[in-house]
Amino acid sequence: MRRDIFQAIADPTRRAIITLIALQAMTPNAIAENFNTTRQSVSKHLRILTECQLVKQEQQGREIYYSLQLEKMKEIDKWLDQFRKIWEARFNQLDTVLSTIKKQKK
Amino acid sequence: MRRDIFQAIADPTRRAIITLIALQAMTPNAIAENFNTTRQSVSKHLRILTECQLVKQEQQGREIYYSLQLEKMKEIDKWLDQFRKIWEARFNQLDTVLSTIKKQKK
DNA sequence: TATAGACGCAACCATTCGGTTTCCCAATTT
DNA sequence: AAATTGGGAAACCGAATGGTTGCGTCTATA
Repeated sequence: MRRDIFQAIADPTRRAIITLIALQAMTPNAIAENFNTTRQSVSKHLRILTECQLVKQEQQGREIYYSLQLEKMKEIDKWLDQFRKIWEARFNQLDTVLSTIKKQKK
Repeated sequence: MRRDIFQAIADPTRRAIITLIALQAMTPNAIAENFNTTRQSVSKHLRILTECQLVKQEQQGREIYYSLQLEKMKEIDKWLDQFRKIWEARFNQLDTVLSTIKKQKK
């Protein structure tokens, strides 16, 4: 059972849940009300998100509040970094090319 | 058949392929040699990556070279932006807290 | 022109996934 | 204490996924 962030954010419902609880903790029922799906379905998604530490839970009486572990999101950012470096390098190359053309015009 | 970037990068083999062809275009056979998988399997992954425009192909004789469409990767970056904003805001809040503590110490 | 190599595509198969249903537990309410 | 409510866990099901095998096509080479 591979359970990593990339697989976690692959599902559109899970991405929506993440966005929803990014700012404030919410209960499974409250989350489910925002989509047309059942609590059980949301609960399953939350389990997957919890398993890869993208989400943390906090019991409050009989309610369980779920919130986003923002730190974990940085892992995606970190993975993107290798490509960011490439596209920045390309951009600089383009910049060089452009300034060369500029010089030639002069 | 949902076919978006997030679903595309969910598979670890596909992420590896992306990294592999980020810098230089490669043929399916060459890509397959880098993992212990078959050409057909790689071919299928490449099809998925092509379908969501993460990869482009270029025929050269009887070989087809695949390369990464870096631009498309920015969509992930763009999606991450909403969370980046939040964690930066939190960081600034922390900053405020810290400076308040500092002042109190004085 | 015949043969070999590089590929894509379709069919098939085992596994996984997302969702629903059902059941059970614990905390509130009455 | 009994009924209600929030929520997790397991069983089940249809759909999707990843991989393999086999076949057809096109290009290059002998």
